[in-house]
Amino acid sequence: MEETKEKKGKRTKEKLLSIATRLFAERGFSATTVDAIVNEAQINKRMVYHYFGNKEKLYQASLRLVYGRLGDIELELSEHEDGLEALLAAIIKEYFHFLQVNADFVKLLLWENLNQGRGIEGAGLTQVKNPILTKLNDAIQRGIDEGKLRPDLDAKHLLINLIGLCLIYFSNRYTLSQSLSLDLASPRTLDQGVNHIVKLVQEGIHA
Amino acid sequence: MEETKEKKGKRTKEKLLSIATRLFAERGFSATTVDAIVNEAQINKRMVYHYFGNKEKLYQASLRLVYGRLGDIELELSEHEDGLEALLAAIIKEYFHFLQVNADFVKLLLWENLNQGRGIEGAGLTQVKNPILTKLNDAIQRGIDEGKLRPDLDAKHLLINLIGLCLIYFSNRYTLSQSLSLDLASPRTLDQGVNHIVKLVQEGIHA
Amino acid sequence: MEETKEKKGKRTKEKLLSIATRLFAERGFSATTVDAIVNEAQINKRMVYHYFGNKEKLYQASLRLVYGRLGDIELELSEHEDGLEALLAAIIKEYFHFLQVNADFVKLLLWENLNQGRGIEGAGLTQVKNPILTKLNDAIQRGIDEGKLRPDLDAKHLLINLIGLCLIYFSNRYTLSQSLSLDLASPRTLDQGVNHIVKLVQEGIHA
Amino acid sequence: MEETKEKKGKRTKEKLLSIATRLFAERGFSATTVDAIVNEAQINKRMVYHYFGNKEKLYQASLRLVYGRLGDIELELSEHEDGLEALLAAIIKEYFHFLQVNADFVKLLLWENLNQGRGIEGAGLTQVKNPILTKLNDAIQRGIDEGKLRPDLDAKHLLINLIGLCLIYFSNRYTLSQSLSLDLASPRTLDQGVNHIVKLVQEGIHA
DNA sequence: GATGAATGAGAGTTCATTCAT
DNA sequence: TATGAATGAACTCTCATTCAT
Repeated sequence: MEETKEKKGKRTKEKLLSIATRLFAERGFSATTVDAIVNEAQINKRMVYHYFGNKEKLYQASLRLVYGRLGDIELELSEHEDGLEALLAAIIKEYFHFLQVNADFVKLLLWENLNQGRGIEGAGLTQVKNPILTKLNDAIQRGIDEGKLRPDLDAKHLLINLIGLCLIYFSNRYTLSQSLSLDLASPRTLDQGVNHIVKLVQEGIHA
Repeated sequence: MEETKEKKGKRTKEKLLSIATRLFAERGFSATTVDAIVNEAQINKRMVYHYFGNKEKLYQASLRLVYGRLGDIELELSEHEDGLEALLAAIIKEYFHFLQVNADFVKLLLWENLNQGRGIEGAGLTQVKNPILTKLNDAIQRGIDEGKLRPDLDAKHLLINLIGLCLIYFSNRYTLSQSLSLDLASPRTLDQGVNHIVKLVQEGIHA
Repeated sequence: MEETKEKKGKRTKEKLLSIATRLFAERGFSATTVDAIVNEAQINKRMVYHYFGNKEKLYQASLRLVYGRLGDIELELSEHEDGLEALLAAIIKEYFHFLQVNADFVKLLLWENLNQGRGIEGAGLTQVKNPILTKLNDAIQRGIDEGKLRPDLDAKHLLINLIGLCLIYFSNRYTLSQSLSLDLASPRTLDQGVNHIVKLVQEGIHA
Repeated sequence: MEETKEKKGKRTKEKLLSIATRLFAERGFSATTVDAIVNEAQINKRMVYHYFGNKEKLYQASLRLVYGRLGDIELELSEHEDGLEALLAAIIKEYFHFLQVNADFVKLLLWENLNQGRGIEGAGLTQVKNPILTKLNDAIQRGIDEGKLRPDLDAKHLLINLIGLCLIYFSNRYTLSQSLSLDLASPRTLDQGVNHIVKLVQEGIHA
């Protein structure tokens, strides 16, 4: 029972995309060659142009792929129903875990910022609205109104804080491991890290 | 009175290094061409190899240049004499400000981590011990002993927290500006940011 | 009826190889540039790397090409059925003639020895066993046993003698022509030379 | 007690020449870089041009140096006073030994022939008359007249034979060692070789 | 006599991309 | 859909040589 032509084409395309994503993440856009991608995929070079147009569009497809995964957890978190402390803990834990298992995302994110976000623009990922931000904003406002939280708390900056606290463990793994003599690749260290973050934030927001 | 031969050579070398540093930061290692460097410097291409050996060693020299600047503020901070709260505020403010005015450093740091720290290894920057860490460790220990601080505070993780809280404003400027609709290039936003961080940390560490 | 794609590719590869072989023989490895090869072949430079990998591998392919031709006459000679004198005359005449019409071989052989045989190693030509040597060894042993030959004759050294006697006419054509005032390019001189060799050897081996 | 300026200059020149000679012999003209020479000599590159004009003239000076050594033994041999057999043995042994201890000569000779003798022409070494040839010619003529030698012996071809028989052991050391499984670098093998040659020639010339 | 800086041409090699089938 | 051949521009790097001191 042969595979249909369409299916085979789809498999070819997916294989190219997944390998390209890994290589772009590992080496960055410039250092990744189309040859490296097709050699590893065992697929003819011409297919890159057939399915994706050119190298840059393939890169943009990679960006869309990994960003899509992030969207999933954002959606999930935005449906969270408990109070602020639990929400913060959930955001931190989910996001931290996401970064931990999606090294591709971390690296492409780094690269994009080095690249002044041009790839993301080209990939049409600029319009992503942020459901978590809304959720967080509401929760904070409620907390401030109830006098439970410092009135100078700001949802956007707090979200930046959360992201920064989590991302640094992965974005700067190599340089930090060296300068602090601490193995940031070890799961134990990462566990301590995420707990450290949760406590810092939960304590740090109170009035 | 003409410039001596040695001085002219030194100027040539410095010019190459400063322009290379900027371009490496802007574009990353692979996307920066030796031609681009020498064209901008108006210097013969051969001189890159005369003074630095090859493109990679020139890149390593760039790393050493920007890391040297960081070393200066670290040394300064390590001589700080006040209490922990003041120390933390000083670290945050100094580091935040350093990142703000040293965009080159931020970008090369990002790139190095994308590149698994290989450039830093090659540049002989691995052995940098961290004077701030010692300082912070002592202060935390004292605070815990006096019952003023949470006993589960850890100097290394706290330092990572501080770095993450600051760095994110610059490392992810483009992606965050887009997804939060907040201009992270504006000085006003950055001022709010650093204050938000200081408060979060100062509140967050207490027992 | 158009040429197929594969055939065209094969022609391109063969053209590159034959021109490269000539130029490598004429100028040596270092003095032969890839540009010179592709210009003469009217073929895009990139094809050298497509078909051969790099300049060195192209050189090795050239070595294999000319060595292959030598293998042909060696095989032929190894099937020789007459006595030793006739065998020696045949070896000398065939080898001499081979060198005469394969200037490429002579020059590449010279170059290889200048280069300490590294190219041949890289080309995988080290394992060439020598069918003539076996043949010669047998014939000599028989002659010695029958008391017709000097008992101190050695097949390996004799073969070296034969090769040396022939090769010198081509390997040192220029320097000998000058220092002896004798035109070693002239067919007449070469005819005298090969006869001189045959007689010297046939007389020189007897008991 | 300082060295005089002239002496220092002479030492500089000699050092450049001796190192250049070795490198040209090892690598050939094209593959030897002026940088390699001056680095090894620890002498400023400009001095090559000061003392020798350019790279090519330095190469020619190397040729003159090693050819001069050959001239010495040729002169010596030309004064030989015994009979033909002894003369032939002397030529073979002296020449073989000369090649054995003057690897530079062998290699530069090879290279020159690859290069169609152009370097030798430029070096003004074309006019070297050959005192041995005269000597040999006389001895042969006498032998033929006395009926002791084959009347078809020719001095020039015989000299070529001798040279070929000797040179092959050194010129093709690498390729022969491989194809014959015989270590041509071993002194024992070379001893056997020279004896094999002497016997072959002494037997081979008789009427 | 000696030095380090500087040069421009050109080396080998690799790139993303297109063509022809 | 898929393929191998082909392209030209650009890459990093090296060369022999000269300049200024």
